[in-house]
Amino acid sequence: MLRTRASDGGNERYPIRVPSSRRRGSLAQEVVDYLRDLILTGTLRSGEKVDQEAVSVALGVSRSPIREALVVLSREGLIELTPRRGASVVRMTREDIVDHYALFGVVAGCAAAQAAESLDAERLAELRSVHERFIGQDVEHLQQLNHDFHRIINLAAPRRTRWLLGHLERSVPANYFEFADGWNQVAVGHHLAILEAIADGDGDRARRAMEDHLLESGRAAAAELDARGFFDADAPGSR
Amino acid sequence: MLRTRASDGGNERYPIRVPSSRRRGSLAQEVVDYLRDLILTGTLRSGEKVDQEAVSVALGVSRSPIREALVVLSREGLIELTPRRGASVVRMTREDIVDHYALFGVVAGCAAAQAAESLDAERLAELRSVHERFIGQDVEHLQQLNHDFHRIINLAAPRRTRWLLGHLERSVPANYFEFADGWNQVAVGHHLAILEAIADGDGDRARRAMEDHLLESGRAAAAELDARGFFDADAPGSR
DNA sequence: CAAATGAATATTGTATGCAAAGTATGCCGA
DNA sequence: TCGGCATACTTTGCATACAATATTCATTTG
Repeated sequence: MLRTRASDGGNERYPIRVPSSRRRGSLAQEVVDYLRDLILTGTLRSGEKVDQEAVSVALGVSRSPIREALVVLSREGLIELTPRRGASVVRMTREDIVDHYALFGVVAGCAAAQAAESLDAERLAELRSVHERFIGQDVEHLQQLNHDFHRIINLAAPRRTRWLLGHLERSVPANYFEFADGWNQVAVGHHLAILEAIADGDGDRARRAMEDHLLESGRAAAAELDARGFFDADAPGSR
Repeated sequence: MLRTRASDGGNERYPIRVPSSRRRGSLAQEVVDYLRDLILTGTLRSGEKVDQEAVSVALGVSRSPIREALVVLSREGLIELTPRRGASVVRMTREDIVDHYALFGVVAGCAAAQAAESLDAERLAELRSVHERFIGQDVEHLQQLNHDFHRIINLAAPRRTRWLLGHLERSVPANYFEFADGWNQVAVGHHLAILEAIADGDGDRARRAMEDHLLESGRAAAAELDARGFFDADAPGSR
């Protein structure tokens, strides 16, 4: 989906992307996905400036959809928008990551607590099924299964909670690297604890299990990002 | 600040606003504030369509900043943006309001817990001072004081938490009506409980007190909005 | 008479143009 | 050599223009 122009002088900061033949939503939405990828994978470094014109050239679209995309990303907390000075990638620290996951945890904990109280047998079976398929999968499938696992739980939460969880899920370099290393082993254990608490109808335990799970996930993600040099070594100025 | 064109045929759906002489930020930001007001006060009804051209005429600006404003509001959960169909005010239910405040509560609870553990004497005195000035104030000042009270607590929280609290604070018809009726009496009691828990350095109690406070606030806000007919009587279709 | 079809209209999404604010460059004086 | 200042260039923000999709409304047809 992303065709990186390997090296043509290094002047181009942004990988070229061929426009997807069937346009799903709006152009702006595609730009959001494109830029989010660049940020979350670390292609665009922390604090780096985002040049509207350059992105517009790289994607072959005008600046209008790009400006709208930047607004979206700024609201997700990935981009900082300063009135007449433009956009730059937010400087995210280890503390931010850990903090973000902790928040994710308390909100997802609410969902888990409600799931424990209201999940019907069918959904519970689904949850079990997803959980059991977890063992011995490759990373890509793990991400999907992980997503499914949490989605089933979140469905038990009221609308506004689901909305917030959706936001929290997207705005952090999370899923990209969460399952590196042997994290899936640990995650499976966490998931089991959550699953059992829900099955027992024990809301408080489910909440705590979920909070712990995401707190730990946060630490793991922070460590992984650190190892990959995601956090800026304070060298790169904004330009 | 808002000059409503009293009645000139009723064709105008959007109050005219005279452009503030000194422009603070961007035009888009002003449009955000303008539209948010209209939504949160109920001038724009739940589910109602938002016409870009009409807003652009009412404010005397082009559609570019208006589109960006709509993106912001959609991210705040106040506006629903459908790709080729435009924007409409989100249909907010009582459950959404209560849910939103509950979430607000657990996040603010985290901040309160951290405040209990890390607030220095100076800040604590400030908090006390704000609390004591609460009694016998008119509604406008109450809102300011309430805001100050929570802001001092939130300052103890890490960056990402503060960021999320800022978002949660703005995206609900909250502060507008929270202090109607005799709610301030109740709120003062809640604040006292929070304050004492923080002063005692009891994080868990502070968290619970804050959660309770906002849960109750949510109920009160929902009731008040209900009384004002904020929730659509299901009559008005989106167009 | 209702449903369906098509043209006319309205509204959105994207591109382009232009003025103002910001940034970099080079010159001059200390 | 370094700092201040004027100038040229760049980039942003907003306005306008145009193209594509959605919506409306009149007309037709079963």
